[in-house]
Amino acid sequence: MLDLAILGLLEEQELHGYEIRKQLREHLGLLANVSFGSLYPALARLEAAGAVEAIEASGTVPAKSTAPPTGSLSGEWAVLRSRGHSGTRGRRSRKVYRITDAGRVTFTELLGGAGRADDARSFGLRLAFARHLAPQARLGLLERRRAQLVQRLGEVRGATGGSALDVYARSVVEHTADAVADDIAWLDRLIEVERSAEVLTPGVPAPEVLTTVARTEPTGREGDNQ
Amino acid sequence: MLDLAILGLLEEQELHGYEIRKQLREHLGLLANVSFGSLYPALARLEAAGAVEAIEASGTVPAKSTAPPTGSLSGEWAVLRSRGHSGTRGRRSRKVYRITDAGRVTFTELLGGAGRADDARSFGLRLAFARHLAPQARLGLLERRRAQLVQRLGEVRGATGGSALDVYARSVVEHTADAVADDIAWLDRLIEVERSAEVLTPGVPAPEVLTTVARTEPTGREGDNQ
DNA sequence: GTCATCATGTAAGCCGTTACATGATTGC
DNA sequence: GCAATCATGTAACGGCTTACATGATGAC
Repeated sequence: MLDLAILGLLEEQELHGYEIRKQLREHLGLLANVSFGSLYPALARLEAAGAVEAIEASGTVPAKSTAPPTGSLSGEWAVLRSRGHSGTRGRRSRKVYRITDAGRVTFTELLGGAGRADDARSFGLRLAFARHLAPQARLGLLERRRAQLVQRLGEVRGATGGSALDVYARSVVEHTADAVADDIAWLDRLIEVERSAEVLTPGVPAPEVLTTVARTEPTGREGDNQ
Repeated sequence: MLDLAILGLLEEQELHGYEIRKQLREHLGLLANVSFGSLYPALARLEAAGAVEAIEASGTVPAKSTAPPTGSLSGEWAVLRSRGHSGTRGRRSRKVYRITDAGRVTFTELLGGAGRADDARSFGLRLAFARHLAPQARLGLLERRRAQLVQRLGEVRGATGGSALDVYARSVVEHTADAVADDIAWLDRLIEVERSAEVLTPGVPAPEVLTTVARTEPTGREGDNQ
């Protein structure tokens, strides 16, 4: 779940740990406010697994370093780099990470459903990065989630009716159920948008695949796009 | 958080582990579906701490046991006990637990806010058992939660505006924010009810309450019954 | 020269899960 | 007798948090 967030960010820009946390917090807020205590070990793990690589330890390096290996910096990072009073130093021991090809594969797997987790956070994260998913995989993600919630809602509503809860317990349970219902309605809207978008743009992949294979096959996809 | 749920249930009826899980699942559903792997250790821990005591290991005991020590069983449990084909045996090695005075103290502390947790589940559980709280403590619980959510919502809304997220990420963030806003609105309703109830009943229960509160209040009564 | 912020990391612990082991009772 | 359910427990592990340790850099 953390890996997904990290890889998702690194898919867009090269970053160091501190910045990753910052961006996750301010962009995704409640969805992913992670602590350093889990972030740094996660980065180390990902590096060991070959999913990311440290490209710049811009530390002891003096002013004009020997041909900066990363010329292709996305805007934000470039700003950050030049943010100091003068562009002299790299600020110190940052370890800047870049995602690898292997990492992109991992990312796509996590996004598609490799991770077991079926909780709200996990789904939220996946959806947040859903633009990296093929249209039909995206639809599958939404539909699976919807089915889950519908099932849960059924269980909750069923149980609630029979039992004699007091005001407070009842209120909590009902409000929880309402929230789930809202989630489902939201998903319905998203699904509808996806469907109409799919109809309107059969363009990029083969149209035949979309109609037949797509629905139930999360990994049924060729060539990892990025 | 688990302790709270367990003690809350035991506050009302004497139960064994298996039943506790069952009731938590079917009454509180999403709020507290706990696994045996955490439930049994928790019971053992609570017993060691003196918060609960095992009152009946109704196992090897033959048919008519020596004056059942628990005459005051709430309906449901009594049904369960006689549910077998005949009332002959106690079904075997159940360890039936009863809450102790010390346990009630612990329970009230947990309910009031002793546990650090500020997450939704924890709050939901507390509120579910809020009838055991004094009116002003209940109000405090609601208001604290409300303040928390308001703050969070502020952070999220603030962050969202500035950044350039794609459709999916934006949708997730906005929906999350909406959900929080819904939570706040819900809390507002609850708070209002609490306030008016408090005004109308400075003493114990007043008939006037019935006109405003009654509809949603089956157990509108003071003093911890069990 | 000291304080806030940036930056990386380690260690301990919390709170829960799944999986495993065990066994009694009941229904068929 | 066999499977399903009831019932209790243990072990291993997962994922995250807090707290701690360290240190550079820039602002004033």
